[in-house]
Amino acid sequence: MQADHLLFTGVIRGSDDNKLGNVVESWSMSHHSADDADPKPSRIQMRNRKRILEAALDVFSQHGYRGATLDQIAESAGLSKPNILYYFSGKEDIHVTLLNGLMDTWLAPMREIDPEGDPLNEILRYVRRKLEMSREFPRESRLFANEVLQGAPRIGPHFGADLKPLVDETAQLIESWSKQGRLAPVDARHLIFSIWSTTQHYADFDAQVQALLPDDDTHAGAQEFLDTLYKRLLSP
Amino acid sequence: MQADHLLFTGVIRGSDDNKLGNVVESWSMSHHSADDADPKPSRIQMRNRKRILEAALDVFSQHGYRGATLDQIAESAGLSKPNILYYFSGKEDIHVTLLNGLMDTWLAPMREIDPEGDPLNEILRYVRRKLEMSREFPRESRLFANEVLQGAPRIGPHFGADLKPLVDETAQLIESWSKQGRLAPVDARHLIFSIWSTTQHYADFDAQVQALLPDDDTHAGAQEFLDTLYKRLLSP
DNA sequence: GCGTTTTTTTACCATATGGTAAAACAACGA
DNA sequence: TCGTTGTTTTACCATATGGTAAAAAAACGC
Repeated sequence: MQADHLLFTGVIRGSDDNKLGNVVESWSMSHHSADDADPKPSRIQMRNRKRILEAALDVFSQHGYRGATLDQIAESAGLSKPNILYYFSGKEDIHVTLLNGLMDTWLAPMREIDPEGDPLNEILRYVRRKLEMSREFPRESRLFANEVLQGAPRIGPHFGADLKPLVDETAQLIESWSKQGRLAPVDARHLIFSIWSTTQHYADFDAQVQALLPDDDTHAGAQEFLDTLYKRLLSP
Repeated sequence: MQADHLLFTGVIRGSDDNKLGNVVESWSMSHHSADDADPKPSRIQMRNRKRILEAALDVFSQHGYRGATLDQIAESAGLSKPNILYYFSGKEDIHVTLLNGLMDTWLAPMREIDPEGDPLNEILRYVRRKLEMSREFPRESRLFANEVLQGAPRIGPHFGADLKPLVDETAQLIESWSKQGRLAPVDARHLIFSIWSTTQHYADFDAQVQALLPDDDTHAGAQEFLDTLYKRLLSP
């Protein structure tokens, strides 16, 4: 799977059990009475919902929830505002849909940490993937950052449901590695925070990074630095 | 100077050559013709501008620029909206004033790195101070994060003027330390980014951190982790 | 082709919001 | 105390914005 589309990958590719699939499902739910089976969304529904979410990702990630307007989203999607409200029940619905769809994808790299793999190697691979995501999907990163910055009013519930179990599990794995002496001892949760913050920094604070860095080499430099950082921290 | 008041320290404490002092000065500038000398702002002006900026810091840091409303600021400041516009020329003026006042303070810890001190010690002290600032001044951190996330539309100019020279200088210092073998070799600029991101993370992503951490020990744990992180990275 | 359903457009609305004018009021110096 | 200056309130306004109703236009099933 190429890394040039995250949020909308599966749908674009045509698979049917994925983020946008769920998204469309949830739409059906909100427009039909609960008794009839979900009629499969038409080609045109798929296309337009996709367009809207794409446009909304642009706008929300750039201006934040309140800073974004339906008109901007509509314009960017090439649809009229009422038309957008035909597909989504409101501004918040779009935002939540985006956030929900993003969650799984965002956590995927952590899920891919292999308990059977070489500890240091697994962590370094995770760091690299997270950094890659910052480069490839800065909009998603900023959407997320905006939401959490404002106190996670809309995604907060997911923290307990999806994020926490995964983090707990991963932290346990890392700490078991530490105890076995296969990693230098660290607080696994703070380690995870540091990985998130250092990698996402390059997307979320891009304006600052660009202003301070000689340019172009940004990502290569970051990659190398983070590699060194976590090698020195974690080598047993 | 204690670290329990950042942006408004001096004024609250009554000293007169500090951020808010400058803030008030800039106000005078915008309300009088340029030919007469600045009449010193009255007690009441100081007090009300202070209140407004305090309230605005609350509101802007919580909701972002566009998410914040003058009415919220007014309410929080205990003044009427038109009254607020008597002291500031508009919403943007308040925001810019806040950001400008914050800049110096935000950079202070970096300025305090002592070229004569012990390298590792100086960096660790810097990390600790930054982390402390995240704990003590989360609003300021979020205000900043919000601004940079949106592309630094209002603070961008400062990057070239204030931030870049200081970062360049500090990076040079760190790299000279590296070359002298007093620090393990690192890319100084990425090191700085990592310090910023890991420390500010605890303020900016507090909603997430709180959801994932067993609680209370948050800061002690962070402190210890970051200490370890940078010791292992930088010990020669 | 034709009736039915889905999609899109046109024309609105209510509210929120940044901002202003000018009157009322308070403080202050003479 | 009076006039002047500085401060606050009252009453507004223009625009932006999220959202709706209902007609018009496509699409679709047969």
